[in-house]
Amino acid sequence: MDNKAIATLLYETADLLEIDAQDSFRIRSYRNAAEAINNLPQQVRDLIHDPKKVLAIPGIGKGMLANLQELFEKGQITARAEMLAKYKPSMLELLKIQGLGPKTIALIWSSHQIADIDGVEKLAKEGKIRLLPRMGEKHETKLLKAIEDYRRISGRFLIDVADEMADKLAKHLKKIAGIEKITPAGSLRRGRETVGDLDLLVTGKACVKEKSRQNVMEHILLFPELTDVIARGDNKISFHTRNGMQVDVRLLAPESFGAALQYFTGSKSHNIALRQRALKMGFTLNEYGLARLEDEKRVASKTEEDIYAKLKLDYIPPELRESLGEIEAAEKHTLPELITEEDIQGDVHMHTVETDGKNTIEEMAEAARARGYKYIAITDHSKNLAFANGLDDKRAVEHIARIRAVDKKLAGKIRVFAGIEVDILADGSLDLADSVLEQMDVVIASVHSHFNQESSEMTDRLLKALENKNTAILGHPTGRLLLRRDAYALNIEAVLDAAAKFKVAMELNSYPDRLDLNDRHLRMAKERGVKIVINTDSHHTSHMEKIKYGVLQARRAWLTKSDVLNTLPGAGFLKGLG
DNA sequence: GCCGTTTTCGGCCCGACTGTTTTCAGTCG
Repeated sequence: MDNKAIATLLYETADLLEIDAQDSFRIRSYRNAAEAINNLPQQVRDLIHDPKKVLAIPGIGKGMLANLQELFEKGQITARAEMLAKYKPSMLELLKIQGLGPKTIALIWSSHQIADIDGVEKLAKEGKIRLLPRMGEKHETKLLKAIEDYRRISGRFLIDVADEMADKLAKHLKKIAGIEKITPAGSLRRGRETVGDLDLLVTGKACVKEKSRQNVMEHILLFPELTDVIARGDNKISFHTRNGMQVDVRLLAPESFGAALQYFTGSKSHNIALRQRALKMGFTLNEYGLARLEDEKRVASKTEEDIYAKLKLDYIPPELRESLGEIEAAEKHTLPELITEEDIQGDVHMHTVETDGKNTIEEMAEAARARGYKYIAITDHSKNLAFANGLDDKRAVEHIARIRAVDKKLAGKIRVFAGIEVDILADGSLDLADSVLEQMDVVIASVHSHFNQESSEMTDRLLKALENKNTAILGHPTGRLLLRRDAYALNIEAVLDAAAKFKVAMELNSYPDRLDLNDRHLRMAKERGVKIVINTDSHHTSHMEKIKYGVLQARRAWLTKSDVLNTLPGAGFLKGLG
């Protein structure tokens, strides 16, 4: 049982305890423990035999330790088992219905012994929900719509989809006079790999007076992507867009913009920690500002920087706000100087028309130069990827010559390195001859087939590929496709250890459905001194801008410029590859 | 259930919006 599975069990236990109306602080402690385990670099199963180490995890005490021990010994947690005897597992899914919370689920269960979506839908259609205490006709209608929405909407979106929606909405809002700033908050601003709903904060003169706020609201209703309004208040409007995304727009007076930005950027656990710190220092923090407890006088609210400064903390970049040690580091002035997009000197994973790309070598080079890059590497596919028209030994050598010719032609403008994204075959051997790979500047080895191998087999396969002296970079190391396909089974620790040993860099593939390695794995790589290369895997010149999503993940992993090889100039980069 | 620079007991983050209410509970973020 891995950490993710344990965390899921604990989250579910918390949900069930909540339906059972148990002590809210006990419930919170289950969620805190789940989160702590989710973020743990080591596996709990490797620590469980040493209770001291488990107790050292913040948020895990004697009670939770006992739960974990029971889980590993008997395969269950008593609190959870008791709840499941009393209630139904299908209630966990009911909780995902918007507007349906633990109290209502408990109410429906106690009155009708119904606990699944189909059953609740039937009750609503029969007009039986409105008869329950505190319910009514509107509740019933909303519930039916929420069930319909839930079935239609998958829930999360790739970061670029959310980013582009935020851009569109910002452009729409900029047409109104008196709007000064439009800023995405929430998980998009923190750079989470996927986004649930979009939070947009809007400020300016138009957001101060009641009348003009209403005008802004009216204008939002004209947003072409908007399909239906979920809720509309004085300062906030929530709606769905055509692709099913929920968008929350908040109108804020300029003097509290910083506080609101801080608040709505989250994460929740970061904010809780920050508010606890505020209380200890004699302040109270909410979305309107930081105020003194004794006389409620506001001491900071205009900018996030003011708020962190008043709390005696260095400014914490949004990507770090996950309650993973950033507050302690900000207190001690030891926050890392995070890598930025400007630090990236070149992109060394991209494809051309020779295989499955859409542009030529020269077009890719020109687009890279326009971005200000000093170098790129052309890394087309190898023959195992037949559907992509992958290169065999002969074509690969010919392709090198073409790349060298373009490099020569563009001398002084940009360097074009000859590379390959060579397939790692099922047995760990590489898809092209060593004599061909030796001629390449940049050899990325990637898995594109046989994803279903056992963890041990996959790990051995990757270790063998890392051992090949020509392998410089392991491409999209876990093979996941966000919202579509999980990572293949592998022992990531063993792979990273081997990468450190053989001095092979790990790719951070910036393509929004990959973002592979992820933030946690990147941090593990950094701990082992494994270098990272941030690439886009572009198949079109327009894909190069996706590098920003890779940089966001790198920042979430606390990476600095020196952790990333392609922040070096061309010669230094090649030398760093080894 | 966790935790401790006042504490091993008694705290534990905060406000908006909705629908059903005549003062508030439930849900959400």
